[in-house]
Amino acid sequence: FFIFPVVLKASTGLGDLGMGEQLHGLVIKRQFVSNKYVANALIDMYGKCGCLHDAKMVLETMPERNCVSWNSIVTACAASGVAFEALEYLEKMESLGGLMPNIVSWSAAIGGFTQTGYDEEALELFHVMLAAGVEPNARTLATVLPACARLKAWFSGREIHGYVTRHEYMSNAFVINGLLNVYRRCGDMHNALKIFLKFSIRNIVAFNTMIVGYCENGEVGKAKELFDGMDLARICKDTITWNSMISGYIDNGKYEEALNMFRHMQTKEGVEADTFTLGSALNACADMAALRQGKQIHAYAIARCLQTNAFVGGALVEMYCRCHDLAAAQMAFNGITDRDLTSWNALISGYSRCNKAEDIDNLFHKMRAEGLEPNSYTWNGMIAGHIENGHMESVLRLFSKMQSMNLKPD
RNA sequence: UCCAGCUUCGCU
Repeated sequence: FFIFPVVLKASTGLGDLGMGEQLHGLVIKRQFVSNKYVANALIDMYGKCGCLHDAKMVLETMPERNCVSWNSIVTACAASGVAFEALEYLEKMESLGGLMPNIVSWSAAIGGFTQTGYDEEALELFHVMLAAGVEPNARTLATVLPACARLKAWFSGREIHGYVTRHEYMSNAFVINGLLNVYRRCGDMHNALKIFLKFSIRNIVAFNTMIVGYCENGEVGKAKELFDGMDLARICKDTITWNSMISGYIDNGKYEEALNMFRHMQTKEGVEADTFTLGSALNACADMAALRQGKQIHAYAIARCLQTNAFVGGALVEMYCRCHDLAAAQMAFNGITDRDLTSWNALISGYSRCNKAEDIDNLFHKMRAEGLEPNSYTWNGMIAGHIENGHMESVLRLFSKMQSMNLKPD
């Protein structure tokens, strides 16, 4: 009766589907399924465990549904990645259930879109919600802001900024940092700084966002100031902080600084270089054609067993190719455990740049034999290599071959 | 009983 919802919630939290199913059986035996609270908890449990079908079954068989029942099914769809179906249930809630969607319903449906990359749809639905006279809460804002950021929807960000200013109570870290990120993605560091200074969240994520923003804006000096200022603010730098600063230096052509930072990082307690760190550091070596330093990082990668990772491996391949050491590149490639298209692309463009036309055909076929189809990067890499080596006839030949494979040039 | 992608990386 009263304890089933609570116990079901616990099994949901643990992601324990088996336990949830057992409870379902028990609930049926005792005829508690007709209880709204119990049934709603069941919908939620199935939804979160990825059993959308079972969640729907519960919804359909329960004698009467309330707002939470519909919200749970909307959430279930969103969690299963079927955003448009979530939207359908939002509509059915009103048409079939005769209930008006509340803020939870709207937020859940919007979340369905942001989680699957339908950013325009998420933002559009957010505006539909506002037009319907429903006031957003902090969670709603935290859900739409990443979509705004990716879309570089400065105006929507401004709108939410104004809203948050008028309703201070909803300015939690998720919202403020989300807003900060919208401005930084729009390249508007002026407004980003305003928010950063005005709202006193200023946690590690806020610092990291600002550092990235300044680096992208060509203001590495400002980024470094913030980086150094973190100790004073008594914020402990994490791997993301270091990675952001390192790749920021690289993007601004300051390779030496990037590698110094990488070395500095290794002396610090509590932070470990990860695949991002190594990938970035290797890119710096590739751009400088610094084979010696690249090899050092390679050794470090092996010591940490990170050379099998596709990202690090790809960066190694790239680095060796830039240094014209194809044998080493091939070895690094072979060491990648789960190679993907990008690994192949790196190797192919390397062979191409080094004028090894015969090997490319070979690689090309091996790649397809592994079930991977060339994409535009593959072709660009091959073509760019031929151009560098002055084989204009081959370029034209490749170009027509590419078109015969139904790929459009870009 | 229901709603959260806060920030960093790779192949032209």
